[in-house]
Amino acid sequence: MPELPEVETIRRHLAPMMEGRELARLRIDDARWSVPIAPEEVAAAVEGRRIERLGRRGKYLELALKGEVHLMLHLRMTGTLLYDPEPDARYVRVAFELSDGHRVLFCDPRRFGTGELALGDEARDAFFAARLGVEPLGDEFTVDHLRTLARRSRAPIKAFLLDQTKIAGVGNIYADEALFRSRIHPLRRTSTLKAGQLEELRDAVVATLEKGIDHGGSTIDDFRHPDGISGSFQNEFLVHTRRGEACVRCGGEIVKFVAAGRGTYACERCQPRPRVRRHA
DNA sequence: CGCCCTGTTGGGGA
DNA sequence: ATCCCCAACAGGGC
Repeated sequence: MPELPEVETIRRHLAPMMEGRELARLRIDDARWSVPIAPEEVAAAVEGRRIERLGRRGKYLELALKGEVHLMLHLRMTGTLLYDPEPDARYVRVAFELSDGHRVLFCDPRRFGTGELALGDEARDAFFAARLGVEPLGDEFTVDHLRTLARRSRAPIKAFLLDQTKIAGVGNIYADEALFRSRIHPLRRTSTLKAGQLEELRDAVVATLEKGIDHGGSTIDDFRHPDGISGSFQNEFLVHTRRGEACVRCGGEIVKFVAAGRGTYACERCQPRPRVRRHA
């Protein structure tokens, strides 16, 4: 279930176990794992290097190695990182063997996860710059910034929130939650939102992501079992996956529809549907 | 048992 | 700029 809060939770948990160690060996069992560069090349570039930092940018994890060698990992839908899991762990795609004898396994049933190499800080910055916009939990995510972005977007607000080149890290679930909190319908045209609504939306995005991180940090205690992370936030969602249930705010019925090509949940009493429909 | 649909993501082509 | 489809697999409904 990796969205930004889950990725951040994983990062916080693994950083103390990985930073300062040497990446003794990298075993890639999935030829498709690293798309632009051959797996052997990736392994050759990282093996034997000290892990200086495990960072995060949007939904990417960044393994910063000595000598400005960077490995950017993306867990996509079903990927996860397990620390010293049981020997029967399934769907192991990549194994990071550390100099202290411990192992971190990248497990991913659907094989959507990716790993990419960047040689030099500049190459890493370029990689992120091409894909990611403002960091939602950083100081730059201001109402002014959001207003500037929103002014020139004719897309539905849900598509806007999911566009990683605008805001980095908001996924399908948190987009629904943030829109519900700010009482904005997912199909509202972004450029028509009022200043006050954008302000509420900004605060809602930050609040939902932070809540997810807080909740993850306090409930996840098993990083050896693939189920250690799943289900933790499920009961905290106010709208997502709650089709047919009563809105916690007004008692109206939560409905499901498609927006931005994704399953979308909303209370159309709290979040009034725009009159003019877009997209056929 | 099998078929069909859905899905936490993002890239590429139309 | 935007939309649709796809990657590969599990799980649920029928």
